[in-house]
Amino acid sequence: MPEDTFLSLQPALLGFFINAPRYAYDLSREFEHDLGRVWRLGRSLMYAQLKELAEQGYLAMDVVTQPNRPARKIYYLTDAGRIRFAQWLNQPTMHIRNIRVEFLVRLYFFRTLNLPGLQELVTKQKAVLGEMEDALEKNAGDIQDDYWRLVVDFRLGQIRAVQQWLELCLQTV
Amino acid sequence: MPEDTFLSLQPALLGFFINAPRYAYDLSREFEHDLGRVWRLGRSLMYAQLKELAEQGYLAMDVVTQPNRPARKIYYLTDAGRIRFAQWLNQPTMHIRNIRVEFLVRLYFFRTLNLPGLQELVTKQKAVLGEMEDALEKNAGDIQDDYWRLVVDFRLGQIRAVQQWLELCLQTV
DNA sequence: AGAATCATGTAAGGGGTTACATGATTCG
DNA sequence: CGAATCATGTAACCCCTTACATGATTCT
Repeated sequence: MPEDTFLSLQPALLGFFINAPRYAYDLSREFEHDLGRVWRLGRSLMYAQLKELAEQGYLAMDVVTQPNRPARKIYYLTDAGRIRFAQWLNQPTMHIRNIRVEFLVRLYFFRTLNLPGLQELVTKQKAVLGEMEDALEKNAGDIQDDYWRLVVDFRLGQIRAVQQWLELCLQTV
Repeated sequence: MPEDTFLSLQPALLGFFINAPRYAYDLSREFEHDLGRVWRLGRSLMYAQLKELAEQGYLAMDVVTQPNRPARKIYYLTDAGRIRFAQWLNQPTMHIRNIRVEFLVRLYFFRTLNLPGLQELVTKQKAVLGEMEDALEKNAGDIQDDYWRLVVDFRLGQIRAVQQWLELCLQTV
């Protein structure tokens, strides 16, 4: 998807290290099980991502050698990583098309890590969606073109569906 | 957007050649004006895509030299191209996340080229969406996990919003 | 005996974006 | 006189996917 913005999901991986150090292979299995249907991330890429997060200083690494196996590279969170994750987690996503995966992943962490702040995040996210709506409706005002109006209506429909879902989300949690 | 399927938009470009031959620069300007807010496609990529479509036999090319300018490469539709476009146009999109751009682009062509068959396409698209719904609701039955239920509800919300929009679409046209 | 699991990755490829190159002409 | 337009692209880069490599162990 080729467009003006991209998914910001790399910091999300840090969440898996909150409770304990992990190595990539192990994490990849759990990841696939828990989030595989929401966020697809192949094993190869997992290795690469953890390496990158380490280069950025959010993870640090211990190497544990074992007989007859490749050495395990066990990653753990640094302080910077802990901060980065918290920051990522509590940020609303700015683009509708990313909400599906980004918000659902955030929700996953709020639940599995039993973290506070979901309500605030939902509030922020609703505000962002509200702004999107306003922006669309504003330039929907000067639409004489039927086609562009349909485009706008499509987007409004998607946004409003998300807003309703966010309500449901609050009730469930 | 890295996932299990990809956008099928290349054949859509053929639609711009239905009424007249074009060259890439010219097309790129019109494209940006008409569809720029729905489908982003840089000029460089336009050149590459037309070249590819020509290699695939859907477009053919004449070179028109002009003084003091690079030669114009004017592309026109082949019979194969005409068929390919019609086939693409009347196909529903199979993945929710692609509907926004694919369906809206199809709609654009139905309108600007004044083509018949939109109603049939909408019917097919609704059927596809109905199947998605069923599939989700089926394995929503054996959900005890709250999280997975929210994921399913999110998707159902998006699907239903599209279904409603499709109705609106029929009324407008 | 053959397949899957454990554990690491590398390499190649796909498909798109951004930046850069060229060179005349016309606009402000 | 400098910037934008016309018209073509190429090249580098980014990010992700798929395929492949290794080599012991355990499951069927």
